Amino acid sequence: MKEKDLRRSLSVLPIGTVMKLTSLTARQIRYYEEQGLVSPERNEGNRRMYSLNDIDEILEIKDYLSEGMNISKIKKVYEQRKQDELNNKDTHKNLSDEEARKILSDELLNVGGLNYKDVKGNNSF
DNA sequence: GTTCTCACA
DNA sequence: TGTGAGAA
Repeated sequence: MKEKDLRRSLSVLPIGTVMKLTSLTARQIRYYEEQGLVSPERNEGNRRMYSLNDIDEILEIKDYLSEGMNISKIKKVYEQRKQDELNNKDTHKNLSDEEARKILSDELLNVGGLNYKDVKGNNSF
């Protein structure tokens, strides 16, 4: 059903609503946008208008953040996720939601693994 | 009243 | 990230 998909992609929520829905401050929400994590539309008054998809996006970001991830990490994962979606369309055509989530968490672990750094027993100096 | 941008502690 | 100023 594309209609629902379309509706949930309609940006009609002002930042105030997003604040309540996500329990975040306007500052944070705007900051996430600055980092390219969300892409709200702008109305004629230059006001940010978020879609339900954006809410979901922000909610996830918030979740990852509380799991100890940095904005930079999440940023990377999200950018990669978008590219993966493109790849999936080209190769598998369609993927189950379950599989998509697996891939996402896989990427999450991947980026999270970068946290360990590669300084095991060999120092650079 | 709400949101925007920019700047600073 | 928080907060305040000044404008829309």
